[in-house]
Amino acid sequence: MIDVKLLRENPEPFYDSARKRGFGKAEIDKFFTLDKQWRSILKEVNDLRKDRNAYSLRISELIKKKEPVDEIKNLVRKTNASIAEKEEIQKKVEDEREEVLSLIPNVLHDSVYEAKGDENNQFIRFDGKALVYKDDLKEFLSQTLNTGSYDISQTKPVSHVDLEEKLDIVDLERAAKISGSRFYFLKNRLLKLELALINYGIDFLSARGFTTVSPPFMMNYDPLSKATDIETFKESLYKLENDDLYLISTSEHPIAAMLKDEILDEIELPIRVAGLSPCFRREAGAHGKDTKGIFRVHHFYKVEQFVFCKPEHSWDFHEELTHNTEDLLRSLNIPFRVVSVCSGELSRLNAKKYDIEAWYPSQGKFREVASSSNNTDFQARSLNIRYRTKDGNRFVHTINNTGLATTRIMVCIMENFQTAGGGIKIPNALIPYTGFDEIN
RNA sequence: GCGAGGAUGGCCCAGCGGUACGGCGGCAGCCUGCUAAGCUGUUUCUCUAUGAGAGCGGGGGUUCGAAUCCCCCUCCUCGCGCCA
Repeated sequence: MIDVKLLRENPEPFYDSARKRGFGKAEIDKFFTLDKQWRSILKEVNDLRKDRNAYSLRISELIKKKEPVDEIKNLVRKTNASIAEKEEIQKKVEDEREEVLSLIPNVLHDSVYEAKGDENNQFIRFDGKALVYKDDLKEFLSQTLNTGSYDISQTKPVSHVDLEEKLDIVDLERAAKISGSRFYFLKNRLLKLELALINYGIDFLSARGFTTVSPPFMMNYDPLSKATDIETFKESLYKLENDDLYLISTSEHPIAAMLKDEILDEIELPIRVAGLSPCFRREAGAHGKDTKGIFRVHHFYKVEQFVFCKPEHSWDFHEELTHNTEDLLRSLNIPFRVVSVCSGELSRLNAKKYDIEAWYPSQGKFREVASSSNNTDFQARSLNIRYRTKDGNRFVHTINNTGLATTRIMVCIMENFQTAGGGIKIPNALIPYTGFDEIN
């Protein structure tokens, strides 16, 4: 949620950000109309309440003096009727106002490029050395603004889909039989690789000062809706039938909501939390996309980074979290690029977002493996997470970024580290965790 | 799942029909020639702000008036039961 006071005082940045994202000014205009109405009704209601309180006090005085009170009781009854009448209108206006308010997006960071469509995301940097099939070289160079270093492959690397089948490490058919498409049995050494990645990711972030948690995997509507833009993403969430519970799509949400309604001491900040959880996604809008293999599936494990901090530090932490993931990928020898997501592709909460995209040789493309967002005070305001300062309580800023999403990284490893013998080489950093150096 | 007890401001706790007591902590100030002790004020949210309204886990009800009484729900604690 945005800051209403700021919006009233200085609406320009809000109009500007909404426009850059491709929204009209209608929402903000509508908000101002409703806000004006709401405030005027609020005043009327409060004045009536003031009267009612005075009468009530008078009654208690009269009773003490043993004087009659019937007349004034009637006065209170009448006032209460007026209050109830006005309150009904107020409630209606207030609900509408809240709804419109929740649609107004966060103010963008100045550096965000104004455009629509992922193809307009701004290239920031490339890191590593990519294995590029000769026919994909042009695309690779264009995607890295000619800065990417690479080794040319004369043959097309085997796709992860084929490897999964050939090495007997994924069973999609039987999973489909019992759960439908986009489900999977992970088998044998690939399962060990997943466990290794999880442990590696947790150790990696733990060493960088993160408290590690495994959060609840289901959440109630209220905290979830405050941690994210739930109306937009409802169709991508699994909802439980008999309970007010949703399966989480990322541990960002329970971690963010963990401090809901709390007032922190200044010295507690920053709070770095690394979360491990399965992430459940319906992928409802993704029909026909990545239908084979485990690249896009209904659940996967993710190690997530999250930071609560003071406003003046959030841009530094945004870079820090981005660099953490880059370092992690680098330590696994995975080539990647970082892009700054353009204005039209950001969620309402994001002030700025980097996507980190790994290179997938058989696809000849960079694909998203991590997403690093600064939500400034937007998420914290909805969740009411504050910290105490000399000059009163202020909202914290929240920043989140993927640490490591298992299925995406496993696919990446399969595609990037194929051996001559048709196996998959395990990155050195992971060997202590897997106990083997190749899947074959 | 059953029974009992509980949820009050940042924290602890009192109040149990008349408009939230007190303590701790934080902040501001006073005093004291000291990093002590003491004193005063303040501490949540909203509004058109020297003023007012709301707020005692959430929602409803009774009443002129509800933290207080009644009903429903949620969560916590302790027993009992069941269980990986």
